[in-house]
Amino acid sequence: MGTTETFFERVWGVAAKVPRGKVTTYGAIARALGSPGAARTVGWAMRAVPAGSRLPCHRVVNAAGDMSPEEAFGGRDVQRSLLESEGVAFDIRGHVDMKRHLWIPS
DNA sequence: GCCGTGACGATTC
DNA sequence: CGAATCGCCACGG
Repeated sequence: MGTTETFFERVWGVAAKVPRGKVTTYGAIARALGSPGAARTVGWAMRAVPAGSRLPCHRVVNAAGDMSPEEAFGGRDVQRSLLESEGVAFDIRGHVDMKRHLWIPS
């Protein structure tokens, strides 16, 4: 009965909980789901998110605080602008300041 | 039930 | 810092 959800759907469930002004990583989500090595699969789940979804996928970055490829959102600059407007700071290299904004799902 | 795939992660040069 | 390499795991065919 309700256990039909795939790993993807669980990923989306966690991604939806990321608070405004914070970011999380693919690995952190994978760990929260009990599969620390499934970071790549998490990335796959994000890729499967339909454009225009309410899911704040722009708050999910990789461990380096880097952004998604141009294909997503409409470009990294767009993702960066979205995060900046939420109060997320970036370092000189254009990566998210993980020290201040990394959020780990409980 | 094997095979290819990939918005990752950590390490190494 | 940038590029390359290996490992890891869920999904679709």
